[in-house]
Amino acid sequence: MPQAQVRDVARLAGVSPGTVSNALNHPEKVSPSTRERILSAIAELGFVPNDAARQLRRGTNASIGMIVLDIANPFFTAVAGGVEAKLAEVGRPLVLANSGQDHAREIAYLDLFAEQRLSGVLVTPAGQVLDRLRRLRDRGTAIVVVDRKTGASEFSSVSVDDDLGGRLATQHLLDVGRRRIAFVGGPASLSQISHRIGAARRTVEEFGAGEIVHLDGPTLDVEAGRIGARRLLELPAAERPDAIFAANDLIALGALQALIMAGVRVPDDVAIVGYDDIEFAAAAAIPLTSVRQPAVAMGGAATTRLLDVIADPTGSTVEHIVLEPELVVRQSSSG
Amino acid sequence: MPQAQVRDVARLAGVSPGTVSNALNHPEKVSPSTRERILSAIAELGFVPNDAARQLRRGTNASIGMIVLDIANPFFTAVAGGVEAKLAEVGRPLVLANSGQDHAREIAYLDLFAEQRLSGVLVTPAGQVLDRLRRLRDRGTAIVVVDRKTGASEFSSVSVDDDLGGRLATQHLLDVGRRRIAFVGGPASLSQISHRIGAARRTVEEFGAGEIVHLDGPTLDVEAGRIGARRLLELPAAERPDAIFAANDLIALGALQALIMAGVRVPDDVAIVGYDDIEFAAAAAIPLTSVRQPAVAMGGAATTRLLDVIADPTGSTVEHIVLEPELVVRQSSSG
DNA sequence: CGCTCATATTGAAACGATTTAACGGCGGCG
DNA sequence: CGCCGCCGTTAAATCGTTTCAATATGAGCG
Repeated sequence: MPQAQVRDVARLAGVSPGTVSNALNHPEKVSPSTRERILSAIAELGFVPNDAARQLRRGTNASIGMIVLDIANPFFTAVAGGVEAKLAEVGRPLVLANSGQDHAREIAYLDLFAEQRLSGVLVTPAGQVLDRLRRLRDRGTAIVVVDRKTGASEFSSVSVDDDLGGRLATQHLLDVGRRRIAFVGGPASLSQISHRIGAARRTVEEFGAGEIVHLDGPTLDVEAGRIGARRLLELPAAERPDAIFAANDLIALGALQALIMAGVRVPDDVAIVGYDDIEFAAAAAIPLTSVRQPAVAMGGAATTRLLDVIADPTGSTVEHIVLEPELVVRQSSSG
Repeated sequence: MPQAQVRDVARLAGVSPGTVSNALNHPEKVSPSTRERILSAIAELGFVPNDAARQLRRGTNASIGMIVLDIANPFFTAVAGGVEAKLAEVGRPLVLANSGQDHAREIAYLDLFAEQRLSGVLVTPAGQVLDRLRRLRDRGTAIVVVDRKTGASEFSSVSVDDDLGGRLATQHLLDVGRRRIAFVGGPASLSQISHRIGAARRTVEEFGAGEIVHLDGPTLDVEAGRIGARRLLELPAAERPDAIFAANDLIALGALQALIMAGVRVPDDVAIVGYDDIEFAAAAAIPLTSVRQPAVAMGGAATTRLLDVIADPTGSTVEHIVLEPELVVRQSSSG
């Protein structure tokens, strides 16, 4: 079956290819009657414009790309939901990619996006990608960093105040009488993690009592939480923490599961505070205290910012939007 | 900043554009020394090939598209994970789109994929899209339906036996002495739903006792579960079901939450069985009995099938792969 | 009735890569 | 020593759409 193209549509409608293109892209330049005729020719032939040809000629791609750290984490799907909703308003498609915290895959997707000449990219970097981001930007792709402030701060970003979040969680644990707090989750090379830990350490210091132990790990999923909890259980009772501050809710849920299985009472023996407040935190075996991040709002704000950058490419306006997290206290820490 | 193109690379390396292209796409046709020279020219200029031009000339797009029903549902992200892993092996990029069970968005994405001439599409249809799928296939895009058998069965599919799943769940509830079973979740127009309900009805019939009540709803998320549970609580005590068979785990978790909040004892007053066995089912307030679907395996199988169809376009081989679900009994139904 | 001006349409160039047929140089073989 | 064939390279054609300058058409005005 031959694929119909503009030329065929033009012939059937008795006009030139240029007019067909105009009918589709600049309807006001075409008289209603010819437009009508062209549209029915298109329907009859089942013509579908070739996006590659259009893009090549136009020089731009309307799509927006997004690279998330972990598609299995409800927090990121919530962010993506916020992005998608905003993009739907302006009729731009979203291309979603999952780096899985793997630097190589992140690089591969960034390179793909570069080849595709996307008009904008939202990214939560997993590794060192400043050079690629610069190259992308230099080629005309708008970039907004999500859930992180880049070191060089040369790109606009939307993030949630990780220092505040770390402080809220730690202060709360101190308030309910905990003194040995294990921070579970990593890697510390992720700036979110280092900020949350840093804030936790500072809070303990200011408080004048207590300590933070970091149980690092390579990933941020449920399994990492189970592993972290087991490592914690191996410690001699005297050294065992009386609280866990988890890097995110997946880890908190995994740790919770492992602790319960081991007969540890939560929150009596070990209190737990998670991070993100995903939908499942409230429904956990022991409802999880968590630092709520405005995920959907973050996605929306990042998208708005990105569209602004696209609209005004000259704009050297770099903007860092920082949203505020909020502590939601539930049973896992209120003992 | 001017974007370097093959012509520039060619000039710098002292060869013709054709040779640059060969160096990139058919390295064996180019002598090692020139290839070396070309690669360093590419690096020096920061040349990034324009995918649109390449595609236009080649006539195909290596990317695979996937449309999921609900990106916020861990079940679908697990499926997507399986797909991504398989695609990574063959170096094809995945374009992930979320229909959100919205027919209009589903259509929009299918149209976009058609314009992009993707080589393959994995789709879990939300609405009536047979005509679009046919058009896509006729234009040379391979199609595999995921988590569903299409009515016309003209497309290959990978699904999980919903009849068996419905039977397993219902039989289990009957076995633990329940007789009034509420099926919560909809819409019934989704074939998964109708199969699971149908099997439930048949199981009750064969058993010779009990009944199924369907509490329909437009979506399959946590909120729908809460709403379903509330509707159930409004029934006079005599009519109130003693078990819930939820269309998926999100609904089960929402219902569980609402029931607990209302002081209903689970499983004593109302037993609950979910569907999917997502990662969070086991970590719920009352660990959830659920019909486990092999999500990752389904994604992998669908991808393998899709790649086969792409490799053999003439192949009129339509194949329907049906995987088996498995009941995982936990506390929410073992009373 | 002729001229101007706006509007609708046309034809051809252009986007940037890949491909293909043709070509030149070189070594091997007779 | 000359011809053949092979290898690496080149020049030009090509993919399918959009754009742009040029043209045709028709209306309005003096």
